[in-house]
Amino acid sequence: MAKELKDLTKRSVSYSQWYNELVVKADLAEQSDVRGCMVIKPYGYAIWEKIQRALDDKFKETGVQNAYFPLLIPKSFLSREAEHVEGFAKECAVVTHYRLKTNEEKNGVVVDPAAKLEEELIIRPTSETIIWNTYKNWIQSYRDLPILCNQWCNVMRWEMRTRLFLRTAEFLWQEGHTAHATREEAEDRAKMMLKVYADFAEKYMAVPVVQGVKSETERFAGALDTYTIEAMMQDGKALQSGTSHFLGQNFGKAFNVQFINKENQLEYAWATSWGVSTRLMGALIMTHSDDNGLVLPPKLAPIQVVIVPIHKNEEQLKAIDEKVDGIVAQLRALGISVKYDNADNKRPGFKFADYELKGVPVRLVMGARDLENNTIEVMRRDTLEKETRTCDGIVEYVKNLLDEIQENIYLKAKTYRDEHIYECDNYEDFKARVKDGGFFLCHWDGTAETEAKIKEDTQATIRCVPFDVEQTPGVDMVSGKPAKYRVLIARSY
RNA sequence: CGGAAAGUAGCGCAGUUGGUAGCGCACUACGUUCGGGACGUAGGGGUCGGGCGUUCGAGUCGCCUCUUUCCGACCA
Repeated sequence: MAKELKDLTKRSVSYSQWYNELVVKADLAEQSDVRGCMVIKPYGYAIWEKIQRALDDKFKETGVQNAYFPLLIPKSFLSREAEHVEGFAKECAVVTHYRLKTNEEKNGVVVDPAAKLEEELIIRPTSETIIWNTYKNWIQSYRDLPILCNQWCNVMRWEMRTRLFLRTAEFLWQEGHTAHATREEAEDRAKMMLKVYADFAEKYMAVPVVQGVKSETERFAGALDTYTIEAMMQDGKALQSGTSHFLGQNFGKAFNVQFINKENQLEYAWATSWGVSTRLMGALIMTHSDDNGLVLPPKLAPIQVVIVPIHKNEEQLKAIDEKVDGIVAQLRALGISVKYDNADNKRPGFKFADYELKGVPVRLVMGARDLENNTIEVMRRDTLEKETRTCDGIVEYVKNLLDEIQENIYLKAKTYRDEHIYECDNYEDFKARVKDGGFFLCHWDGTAETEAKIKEDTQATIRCVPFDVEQTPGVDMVSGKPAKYRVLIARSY
């Protein structure tokens, strides 16, 4: 393994190849033998668990409860909502039989034709349909509302092209599905959850995001409004990192979910759905990593501090162990996750490189020299700076350093992003520059025609109508027609 | 689904006109090492992606098929 890792410094091929290599070498995940699927390895999963826990806490603060709905959805459910089926039909895996039998040669198995299902089942690409089919039984009165459910699960979308974490056929995610008595309440919920996502991205993942609303063509299939957070990767491309949908009464009508409102009238329930997936892992990796490997934000790093001893013999190691054990205990008492790697089968240099590759935020090194001087070497992963400090007060220093790293990588990513957001009013200028990446704020006349033309000419798409931009009317750079506001345009993953 | 490339040891690869399947890393044992990816010696590990064909003989030639990667279209 040793020398291969330096290949990471070669970005000659493409950013996505570099990314792919990094994911594999940092031991996060690998391509499965099963088409388009991914194996998430223990280290990668540990990060995902941190993401899950933090998000789950946020959801619960807003009154959301976890539940679980079936993996298999009767095919007919999908066709109840016209736009929804349009959006997902092309990428569904279908279960047609429920039994295998041994083949005639007795050396393998074949599908038993006698076990054909009356109605085929699809493997969920998303669960709106089966959940709303269930909600129908739960909702009779406005007193039953709101229903605020979330599920953590896997879904499957038979994508043409896959990429580790960013787009795999099977992926892990959470999907929240809420039912409300009024339009306002549902709209508020959709916006509230977007805020939760944005907050999580910035405070935990240290990934700055642009919040906004999708154009009609980019909207979720079956939604009236799709809110999104868009992050910028280091190659200037956009990554849609989370979405929250206001679904109106579309699913209420499709699944006949009616309730008696306060005025004693029958009304269809209002819906939202919102989700983030293991794609967040991709965002995390592509936002912060450098040529030495991952850079993890301390709040999501499975190991926040690693301690490496340097010794020449057993005796020295024993003495270092004793000293380090005290530091480990103090760090743990502060809630910091520490790994003391005194394994004798790897040399220190190997460990240094390996933990850098895995993005451990802080590394402490103690050798015989340090032991004598009551010092310890501190290295921070974000800047790779090393310093030797006295052991006195080292625990508090490290705790503060973790906070500083969290802040610093966020600011670094934000600075990078802000430097690559451009206002642009000239289409020729836009076409020349957009292929090099970056977010472009441009006036848009609101028509699908100009949107399509931009996509055809440049492969860039309207990512969203951003919320936090001061909007002034202007002229659409493509059509020359009046435009009410600017939209965010970029090439995306 | 279009265009390109590739599938040989855990990983990265070589394998000439068809003739005993190899190298580096990793792995195992022992020894020397240990402040930025150590070294020596000795080992173990293969249905050459799968199928069919041509041939005395196929990793190598032909056809089919599966999978992966990259570039497009589609999407979280």
